[in-house]
Order: sequence, then C-alpha cells, then structure tokens
Amino acid sequence: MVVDFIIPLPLEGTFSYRIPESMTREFAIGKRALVPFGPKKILTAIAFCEHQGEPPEELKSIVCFLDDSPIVLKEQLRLWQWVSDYYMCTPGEVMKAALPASLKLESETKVQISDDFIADVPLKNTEAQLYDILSDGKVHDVAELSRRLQSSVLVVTIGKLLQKGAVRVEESVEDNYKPKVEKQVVLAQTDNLNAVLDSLSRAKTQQAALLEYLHLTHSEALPVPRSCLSAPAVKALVEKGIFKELQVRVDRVGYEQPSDHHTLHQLSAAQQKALDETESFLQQKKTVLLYGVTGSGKTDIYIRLILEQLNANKQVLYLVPEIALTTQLTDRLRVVFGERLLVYHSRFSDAERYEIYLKLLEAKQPYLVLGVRSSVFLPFADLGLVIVDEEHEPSYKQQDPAPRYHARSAALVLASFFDSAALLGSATPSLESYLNALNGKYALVRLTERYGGLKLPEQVVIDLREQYRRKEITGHVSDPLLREMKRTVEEDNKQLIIFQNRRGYAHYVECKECGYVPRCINCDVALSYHKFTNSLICHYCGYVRPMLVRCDACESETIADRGLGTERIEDELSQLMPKARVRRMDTDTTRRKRSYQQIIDDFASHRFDILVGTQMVSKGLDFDNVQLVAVVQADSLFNQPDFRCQERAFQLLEQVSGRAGRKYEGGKVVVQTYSPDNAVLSYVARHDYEGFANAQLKERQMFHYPPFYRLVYINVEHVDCQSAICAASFLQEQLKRVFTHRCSNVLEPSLSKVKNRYRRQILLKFAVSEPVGKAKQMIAQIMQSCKKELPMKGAILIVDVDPM
DNA sequence: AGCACGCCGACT
DNA sequence: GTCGGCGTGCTC
Repeated sequence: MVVDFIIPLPLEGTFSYRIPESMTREFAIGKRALVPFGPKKILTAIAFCEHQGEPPEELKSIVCFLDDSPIVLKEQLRLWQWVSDYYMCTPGEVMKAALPASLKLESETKVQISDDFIADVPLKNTEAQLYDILSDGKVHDVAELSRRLQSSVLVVTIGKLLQKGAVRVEESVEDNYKPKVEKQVVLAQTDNLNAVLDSLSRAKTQQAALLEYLHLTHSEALPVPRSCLSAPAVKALVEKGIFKELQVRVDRVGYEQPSDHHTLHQLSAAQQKALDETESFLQQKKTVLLYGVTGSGKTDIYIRLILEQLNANKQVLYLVPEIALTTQLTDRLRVVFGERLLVYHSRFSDAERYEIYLKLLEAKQPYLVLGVRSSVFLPFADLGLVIVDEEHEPSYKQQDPAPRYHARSAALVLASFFDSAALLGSATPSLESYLNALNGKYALVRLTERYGGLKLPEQVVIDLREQYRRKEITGHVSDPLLREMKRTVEEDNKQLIIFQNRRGYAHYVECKECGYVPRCINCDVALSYHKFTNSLICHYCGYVRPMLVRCDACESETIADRGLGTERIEDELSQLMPKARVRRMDTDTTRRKRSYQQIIDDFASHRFDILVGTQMVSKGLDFDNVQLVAVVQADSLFNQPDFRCQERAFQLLEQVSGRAGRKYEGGKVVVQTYSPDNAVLSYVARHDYEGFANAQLKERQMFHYPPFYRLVYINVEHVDCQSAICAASFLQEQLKRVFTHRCSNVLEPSLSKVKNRYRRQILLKFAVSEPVGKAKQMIAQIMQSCKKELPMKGAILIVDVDPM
C-alpha cells in the first residue's frame, strides 16, 4: 500500500510512502505518521490520500502511525488544500500553521560519548572542547550543544568525532508535550475535625490554613491546589499527617470563573429586528453582512445566534481580530456559555493550544470556539455557524510567513464545507464584503441605531494650520482641544482616549544644520526616536542605536524631532494637564503577556483618566465612561501610498470615534489635521458609511482595484539591489508575455529594503469575472521555470494573493 | 527548511 | 598541500 503524505516543510506537493503490511489496517486519512525524510530526519506527516496510479520507484516506508483515529478531519484537509491552492503556497506550509507544534513531533539528533574510545591521534581544538562537554557520559541533543559551544561547525565536528569512533549518534523522536501537574492537598481523615483544630491552637498559621481549606471546600474532604494555602503551614500539616499530598494532572485551558455577572440584555427593538432578519437569511444558508454602527450591540445578536446553534448540537466558530480578544468579551461569553466556550488566542503557549485542539477533536458536546485567525484550522466536526466579527480588520490577513491567507475567506470556505451559514459583522464593512452585499451575493442587515438610543458621537475638526497661525497651540495640542480635554476630565469626571497611529516619541529626527536624517542600516527607513530608552529604533527590523548627541554628518548638536508619536503625546500631556492620570498603550507598553489586559482593566475601572495609544485603542473596546476621543494628527492616515488608504482612514476614524459615548449621551470626537477638507472627514462626521463606500467603490472600479479586480503580488527579494532589479525584470518579461495588460511593470515598493533584502514587486490584476484558478497555475509554472534561469540566481520569490 | 556534496581562498 | 568558507541541489 502506498499513501501520499503532507510534510511540514515548504516543499511543493505531497510525498509518497509505503505502508508496511502490518500497518495497513491502521491506515486512515488524517492520521499522523512518523516518516523518514532525507538522510536521517524523522518527521510527522499527515496521511492525505491513497496514492493514485503508478507509485514512484524508490519508496521509503513509514515508521509508524501515531494516532488511533485521525487528528485532521476531512473538512480540515479540504481547507488545507483550498488554502494552499488559493494562496499559492505548499500544503506543508499550511500544515505548519494549522497544527500546534506538540502535534508535529520531529526527530532530534542525540550525541553520547562512546566509553570504549581510545584516542590514537590528538583531538583538534573544537573537537576537544566538544569531547570535554560530552565527557559526563550523558546524552546531549544538538540544540543544547550549540548553545554551550558557540561554533558554526558543530555538526561537522560531531561528524568527525563520529568517524573517529569517539561518540555515538542517534536520532530519537520525543514528545515534548508535558501535561501540567498540580500539587494538591486533601484532608487525610475527616472525623474529629474539632479535635484536630484544637490541637493546632498553638500553631496559628497552621490552624488558619486548615480553616481556609475548610472554607474553600465547604468543609468537605476535597482536593485543593497547594498554592491556595500558605506553603510552610501546608508543609507542617502534611508532616503531621493531617493533609495528604496529591499530584494531579490538570487542564491548562482552565475554566476561569467570570469576573462579573451581567446577564443577557433585553434586545432593543432594532436589535430584535436585525436578529430576525439575520436568522431568516442564515436559514437560507446565505452569508449575512451585519452592518451595525459602533455600540449598536452586535454581540448581543451573536450570542442569541450562538445559543441556537449550540442547543441544536452544532459547533460555532466566532472569529475576532487579535486585538479585540479581551476579557471584556470572554467574560461576557463565559457567563452565557460557561464550559461550552473554548478560547483560542495567539498569546497561548503551544501546550495550551495543543490541549484546546484535542479538546475540540474529542468533543462530546458542542463547543463555541472564540478565536483569532488561526482558529479556522481547528478540528471542527459539525460546524453550524461561523461569525467573523470586525470583518474589515486587515489583521485577518496573515502577512509573513506563508500561508498568507485571509481568515475571513477561509472561514467562509470552511462554512461551505459544512453546508452551514456565515455571518460577517462590522461597523465599517470592508468594500469587498459591502460590494458582495450590494450585488446580492450576501444578504445585508443594517443596525443603524446605538443600543439605548444613544446618538453617535459628534465630530469636531480642528485646522492645525489655522491654530499655528494664530499661535493657539502648545506642542501638538491646540487650545480648543485642551479645553475639551480639561472639561472632560476635570469638570465632568469622564475619561478620554487619544489616538495617534505611531509609537515612539518622534517619527524621525533631523539635523537642523545639514538636514541629515539617521536611517536604519538594514532597511530603507528613517529611525524613530524613543525618548524613554533615549534611542533610535527601526520599527521594521528592530535595529537600535543610541540617540545622536551630534550629527553623524556635520557634528552639529542641533538635532530636531520630527513627526509625532504616542510617547511624545504622553509627555506633553503630563505638562498640559499635570493632575490628569495618563497611561499609554502601544506595542512598547504591552510587550509582557498581561500588560495589555492590565491597562484595559485599569482604564475600565477608571484608575486613570487618559488613554493614549495606537490602533490598539480603536478596536472593539467598550468603556462606559469615555466621553471624548481625540485624534491629534489625522494626516498620516490620509497620506499612505496605498489604494486602500481612504478606506483604512475611514475605518480607523469611525472605529476610534465609536469608543466615545457608549453608555451616556454626549460623546465627542475631536480631529486635528492639516487637511480639514479631506472628504473622509466629512463622511465620518456624518457617520455616513454607505455614502463613503459608494463613492470609494466608484473609484476602485475606475482604477481597476479590488473589489472589482483581484490582485496577486509577486515580491522579488535579493541581498543585492541590482540583482533584485534584474531578477524582477526577467520574471516580469516572462509574465508579461502570458498575462499582457494584466501584468504591471517592475514596481519599487515604498519599503524598498527590509532586513537587508532589496525588494521589487510585480503586480497582476484579474477582473473578478475571470477564472483565476487557471491563472494561478500559470503563474506558478512561470515562476518554476524562471527559477532555474541565471538572472534569478539568489532571488527569493514571495507570492501574495489578495494582498492587504 | 535542513543537510550533504562540491568547489575556491588562508593557513600549517 | 589541507581546512574550512558557503553556493547548489535534493528530499518520497
């Protein structure tokens, strides 16, 4: 028997292996097998299908199957296939993204000293060093050795010692997943508790620990995590035989008790109407686009729909962008769904993801999975509904490594495999989805009223040119904005959010004498100034150098800050409003695992007044007490060299302004800008999404852009600038022959060099009516044949389908 | 992606 | 003359 397997490597196609006679009974599609690959590696492969037709001549046999039943279900495999075809990547790349690492066992090379070795020739320097480390007789893996021996030739050195018979080497596959074990204590015997308590009358902490235990267990002999009680007291109580110690395997994906207890709201009339409409469309298996303004209560509608599915014994996938997955949302869902809720977050460790994966796979009850992009790859067996919340979010598209897939598209395809419905929700739908709704491919449901009948926030635009002319501005905060801020915080005791889409202190710095701007050594960008660390940082590759004392070029000491970042706003605020409590939220302040949540919790409970932040503050957050939202400089939103620039600007401004006035009347948005006449601003002022979208669609159609055309970018990268251009030109010529007007010239991207690689692009455009599958096959074929040609030497090709 | 094989410069 | 650099090509 010969079976084709998917290997977790970026290699084209599948790989065929023989299944030994003894194992053929175990074969099933979707099971894992260990397979030998190359001269020594052993990898985890997924059985994809039985091999059709004549098998290749020389075949290796699999080592064994790893599972009793498939761990990748047939709908998942179909999705892998779809992703790899549509996004032009290999099945192995999809496999890598889809499975938690603990499911992808891989052999490691283990090295051990041979005890019968007699050195007849003296060992060389690195050989001797390695031999020294190994002299302890223990088994070492290569990763550990390379940490201890900083040598680039480690593998070669091991090879040499092996030749001399000094060491033994073997490949072994180990399961690195360790179940979490918790130490617990339980009461050893239950009779005579009072006597036991009395006997501890002179050991107060032990007595207190025992009482605490009884309190926790409601006076029953139940196991309690050891960490809940005072450690020294527990130790003593165990020694006295009052407590027994247990080692218990526990789930990492615990079921945290929700921290507050709101119940289901009564739906407003508008919500009820939207729910009814949505339900009837979903029953017809029609994809629904729920356009609901910010604060209209879309989540309440989702909850009703999810309940229905779970009660009908169907699973539900509820996708949210990374940034919207906060305890605000999980708590709310936990109250309603309890243990039926599974959360899948990218900040989870691999062990946690592994446990969630298996939990869903072995599910006996229907689950609601609340998850980020990659949760479309979880093993759903009976999906009844897919919800994509904030469907316009660009973060649903994976950027770097392959598969460069869009979770919204993948989710819709997945839903179709189960013949189930999908719901897309947003206050600012993507033009792609909106167009689909207009031409009837999706059903459009509108929810244009805020919950509680609150008005959408009023927008005030402040012309920065005018403010500077009249000198009514301090730093970057104009006098009218400052008045609004003071009133909000000092008089009304409300909170405010300040949005600035750049982190750091200054976007770049410049010598006032000669105009010199320090740039990154690895990327084609200026370095950003971070005052807190007094350094210049590249936001693309992380390169850091100390802030200039004097100009590199002319040695002058007059270095000026240019461009505004969140750090600087925070700085200026502490001077303008010294009494206000200000916190900043951006990538710099949320590096640690808990810090993002901490800032949100603190703001929600009004432990500070002003939240300054990047995009992060604009998404899905629900703070009752925010009255004012300020955009300090909107201009960077309007000036991006990107056909989606306007759409993004509208979405961001509308979303961020939606944070104001969610519970009380009188929310306000102040936008400072140098271009107060920008059309986007007037649409946002009227909260006129549909007007904006219709105008944008006209432009997109005119200039042959999505959603009327599909784009495929081919990025050509090379360490040498000229070679990048040559390779791109060569490839472009070949593509042009086939695709004629659909193929662009060689383009220089605005970021022409990143991480020491020079980039060029070729853009292919296809009308949505064209069958694009054929075209992709053609592109792949041309790329394949070009790769072998001389001008393409050393070039790296990256295909991005439906780029964002 | 790894890993082996293979061809050219700086050392004993 | 060898050691060791990394360019190129293959992996069922």
